[in-house]
Amino acid sequence: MNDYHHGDLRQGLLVAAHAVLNEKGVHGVSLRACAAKAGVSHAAPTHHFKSLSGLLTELAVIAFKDFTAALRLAYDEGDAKHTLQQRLQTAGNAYLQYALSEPELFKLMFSSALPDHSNDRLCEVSGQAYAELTRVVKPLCDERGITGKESIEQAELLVWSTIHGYTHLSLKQMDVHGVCDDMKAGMPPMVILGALLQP
Amino acid sequence: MNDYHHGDLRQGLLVAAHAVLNEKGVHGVSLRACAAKAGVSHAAPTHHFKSLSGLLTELAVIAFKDFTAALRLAYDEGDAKHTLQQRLQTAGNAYLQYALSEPELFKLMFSSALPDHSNDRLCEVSGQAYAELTRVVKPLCDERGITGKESIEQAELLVWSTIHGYTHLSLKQMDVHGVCDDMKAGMPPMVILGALLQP
DNA sequence: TAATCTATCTTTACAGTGTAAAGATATCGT
DNA sequence: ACGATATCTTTACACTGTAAAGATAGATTA
Repeated sequence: MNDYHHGDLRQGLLVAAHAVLNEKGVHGVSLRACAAKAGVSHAAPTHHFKSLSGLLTELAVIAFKDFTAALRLAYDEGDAKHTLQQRLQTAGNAYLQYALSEPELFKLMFSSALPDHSNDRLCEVSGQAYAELTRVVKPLCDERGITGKESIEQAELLVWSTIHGYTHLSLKQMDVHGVCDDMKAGMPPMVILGALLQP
Repeated sequence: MNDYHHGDLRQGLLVAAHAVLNEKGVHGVSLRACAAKAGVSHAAPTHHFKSLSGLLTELAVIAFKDFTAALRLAYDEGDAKHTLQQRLQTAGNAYLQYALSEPELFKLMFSSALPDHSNDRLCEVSGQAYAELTRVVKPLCDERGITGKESIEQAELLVWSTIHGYTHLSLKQMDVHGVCDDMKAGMPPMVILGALLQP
């Protein structure tokens, strides 16, 4: 006698997908492996997710929410006793730390192919993560006398680029050379970049 | 009567792989599709490349060489008549422009899964691209009074992170929303970031 | 020149993948 | 109690990478 009702297979598949992702990596995750891990037949996921992309998109949505929460927590912790620049550095470190604690999930979130990045909900939650990371940029621009909507948006873009780019590089280093000591130290002080790029 | 000798199938497969990459995207490239495009049976590539990963690794190696050449050209063009900071901005623009001109190839180069990033030759050519991009950083550090090997290396890392991160973001925007007007303008002026991060 | 050797490609085969269609089962509502 | 519906399974098919064995063309050698 087979169990025809799992209880909450949708959630079970998401948990299984997360596990398979961590075991086999972003490229090794398959719909059938997720189904097997959840203890159901290979075709069962179809009834809860339209496709593999659908399952991974949903997993990415959940991950972005966690990610945003982690960024928010780090931002709210060091409140008034730090300078705005220090808080930006802290935000960058939180970004990096999340990626290092959930490397495969992070790679999935920013994978170019697997999840559907045109999905509305995914766009929304990734936008929220972006907003959370760049939350300190606006006041920092005010402080430095940078005005104009366009300049502020460019500042946000560049801040995100720097932090995300460094995180991307760290993950690649981790893949090739294993865990490195430099990573526990967090991001390099971005003030160095400031010295290099100051007008 | 079948042709049992292609002439230069190795090169033919690399050309075919590039074509398939541009047609189907990074995730859509398959060994069998490359073989079909090259006009040979699906198992022929095995004798020239150990696997799909081997073929794509070789393609990435070639791409990195082109990439490095493009960066070097841009660097050598604007020589003495620009400030070091302007030359850094130029290098960043060249980085972005290559990615926008060969988006799928660029994505392949930095794809976490498909090519073998522990491959010695791939490590070497990607290292050369990195060195070319950050070539201006050392003299810029001298100019700004940044000394110490570690600080200079951190500066290089942060510069690469900013430029690569912005490029990554632009490609994602291109995937989701199509070609955008902002891209032809190149990178935002990194001096904005300097104003934000100055000590 | 003729035979053999070697490199190159094809054919065949197998395990794995996503996904669609149809069938089986269990729970829910009436 | 019984039919409706949601949920899962079975079956099927067209793909994928890759290994093994067979066929062919060109090169080498006697």
